[in-house]
Amino acid sequence: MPRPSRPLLTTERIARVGLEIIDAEGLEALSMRRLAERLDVRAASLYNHVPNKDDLLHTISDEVMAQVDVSDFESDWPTGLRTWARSYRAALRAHPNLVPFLASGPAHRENALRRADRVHGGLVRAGWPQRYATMIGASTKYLVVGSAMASFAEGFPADASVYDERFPHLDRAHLLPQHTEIDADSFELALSALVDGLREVYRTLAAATPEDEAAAPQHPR
Amino acid sequence: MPRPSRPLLTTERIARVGLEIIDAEGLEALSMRRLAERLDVRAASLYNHVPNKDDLLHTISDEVMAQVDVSDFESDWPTGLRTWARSYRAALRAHPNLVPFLASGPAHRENALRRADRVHGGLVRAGWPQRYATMIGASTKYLVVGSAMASFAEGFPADASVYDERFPHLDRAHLLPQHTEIDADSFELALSALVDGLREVYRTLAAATPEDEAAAPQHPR
DNA sequence: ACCTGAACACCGTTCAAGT
DNA sequence: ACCTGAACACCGTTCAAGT
Repeated sequence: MPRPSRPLLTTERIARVGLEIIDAEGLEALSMRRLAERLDVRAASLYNHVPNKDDLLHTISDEVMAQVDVSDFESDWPTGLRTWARSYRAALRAHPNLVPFLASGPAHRENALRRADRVHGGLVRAGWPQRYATMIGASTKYLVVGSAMASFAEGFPADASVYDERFPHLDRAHLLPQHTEIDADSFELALSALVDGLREVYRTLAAATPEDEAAAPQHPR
Repeated sequence: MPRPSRPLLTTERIARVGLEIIDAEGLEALSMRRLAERLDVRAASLYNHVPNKDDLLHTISDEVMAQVDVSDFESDWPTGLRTWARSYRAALRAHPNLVPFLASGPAHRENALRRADRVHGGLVRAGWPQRYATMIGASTKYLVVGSAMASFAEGFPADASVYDERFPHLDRAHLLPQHTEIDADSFELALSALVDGLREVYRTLAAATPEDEAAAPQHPR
């Protein structure tokens, strides 16, 4: 077969169709062979544009994570944290089938490090000690990843007869799979509680060691 | 080959060796063929004791999750919640390679429903309205699953040169992979903040509608 | 009842051969 | 430079055949 004047494939097109398969049929449905078929090409051809399947998944993830907003730390840290957390969760929820990969894959890529740097910088500029900035970034990530990964509502069978007398407190649990807004509400509840709890910590730190630049917030607002 | 007087295999032994492989070599390293080899048997033999690989993973998960303590709601709900959250996280951290499956698999099994029922019952008995009990269970699960799934410390490259001038706020991030206690500390910080935040919600609910049994805590302590 | 070989329909990845 | 057929070393699962 002659080489076409313009290549049949590009990394972008491979990544785009790959994400389409994941969104439509699930993470396990993405195979190099199936992806090639969708692109009217043989599996081996993909390796001219992508080093391997794992790298392709990282490329797809990079695209999805580009929607995360880490830029809102200018006014105050609770606002920056909330904007980050909500846009992060929205990005994951937009592609739920990709979440297991997104959550487990370490964030070694340039863009991931840039986002981490922005969040950390935003918190430190707001007066948080380095160590707290790290822990707050981690805590927030846990909440986001957990809420995207472990849909609480979908975890329960929709068949009412499953529960009967054996699980008296779950007598309405069969309704949960229809009420997926319970996941969004739970996330907001947890995020509010986390931010409120952190505000308290912030006040305590500022009051305890007002002069010690290494251990306390430097510019409390 | 003659049928032995006692079967070579049992579901328990298959599950135990399966978990050993996962712990030692990772979730992707567990294949029915590799598992069979370890058990000195052919892959097809496993299907006399286990319906398929997915069911086997659920059996293994059930075993691991049996370590979760949902019994500590007798004195007060914050204690019950903390005991649940900590034992849940400990169970996941004991088998980190299994976490992606544990987190994604819906909790349809008998024991999982029993645990959910206990947590929900503990919260409702403490005076939380049904809807809040659900959201608190969900929020706590997010935190636990997120912290077990997305190790913050391990997410950063250990090579200091990666960061240099490009990520000024991450100048000490290369030290994180050695400091995995940052994940435990971050989890405790988030758990404290969550419980404190919820205490506040509890007080607000009790004060707002002291007579309304449907919408407010019934036995505030 | 339980183990087996062989088969089926898949995988990811490599590589010499084509144009 | 880029696509391909063929191959290698794997998968999960089924099933008739053995004892």
